[in-house]
Amino acid sequence: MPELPEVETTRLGIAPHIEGATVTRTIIRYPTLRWPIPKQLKSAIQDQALQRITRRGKYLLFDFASGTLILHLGMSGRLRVLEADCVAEKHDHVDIHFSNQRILRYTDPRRFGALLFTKENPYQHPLIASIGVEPLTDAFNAEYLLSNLKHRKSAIKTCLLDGRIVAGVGNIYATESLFIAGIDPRKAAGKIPEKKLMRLVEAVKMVLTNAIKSGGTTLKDFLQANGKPGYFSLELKAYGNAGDPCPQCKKILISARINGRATVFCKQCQT
DNA sequence: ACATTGACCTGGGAGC
DNA sequence: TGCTCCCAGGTCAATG
Repeated sequence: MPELPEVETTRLGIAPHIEGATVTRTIIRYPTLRWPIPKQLKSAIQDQALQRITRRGKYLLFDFASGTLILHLGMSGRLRVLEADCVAEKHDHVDIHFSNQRILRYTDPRRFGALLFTKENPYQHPLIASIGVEPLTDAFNAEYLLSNLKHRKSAIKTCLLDGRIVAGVGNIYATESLFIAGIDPRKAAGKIPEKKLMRLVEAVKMVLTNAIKSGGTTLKDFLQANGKPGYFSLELKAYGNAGDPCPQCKKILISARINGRATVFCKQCQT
């Protein structure tokens, strides 16, 4: 479900309510998400102050003096801050209670998410260490893309979705960025000239920035921590609009599958 | 090193 | 109403 803007929206929504508070109790109702939730998690964070929440790609990092809780929302994960007496429902797998009478609740119907804990530097955790550059930093630029894509034969969209190259870009924002940059998502990544890669870099940064400002994208079930939907859905130009006229040239938008993922693009504007 | 596919899971919608 | 089939915002592991 959530890509970088939804994860960042979640972080911004929950952090003010729980940063600085101390964990009083942890309830784990379902022991396994994508991987088993580590047995030592409860004791590791018990009575510990949550120092801050940061984000790396689609991962959220909860810093405690004892270590770092690493959380991924998978396809259907959601985090909310609720009053301590709020009744848990189906798929509410984890509650972390805090000293300020709030709970952080993790909900995830499909259970593709992950909740892990490390005492080491989280950036050295295998899942985090292999992640590519953050798209909203200067490290993500045309030269970086050029050198990383030079010999790649796979479709540019597949490369944009590859988290080892660039972090946090998922199917919605890859589709949108390629539309805005005017690049055919099927085109071999290694054959795209630097000038177009520059446009792509700018498009990715713009799309992600605007999506964060709008509180992310709600397709069906993503909600901000405050319960509101993400309003970037209203700004989607290509994703989900196959069969409609292209907003630029009015030619009908085409749908295709690239590496098993639904893709929408304009044959006229994207070359 | 790179490319492709299956696997993990539930829920919702389309079509009959 | 209810069944079956297909699809979904992710990404790791296994295979070629």
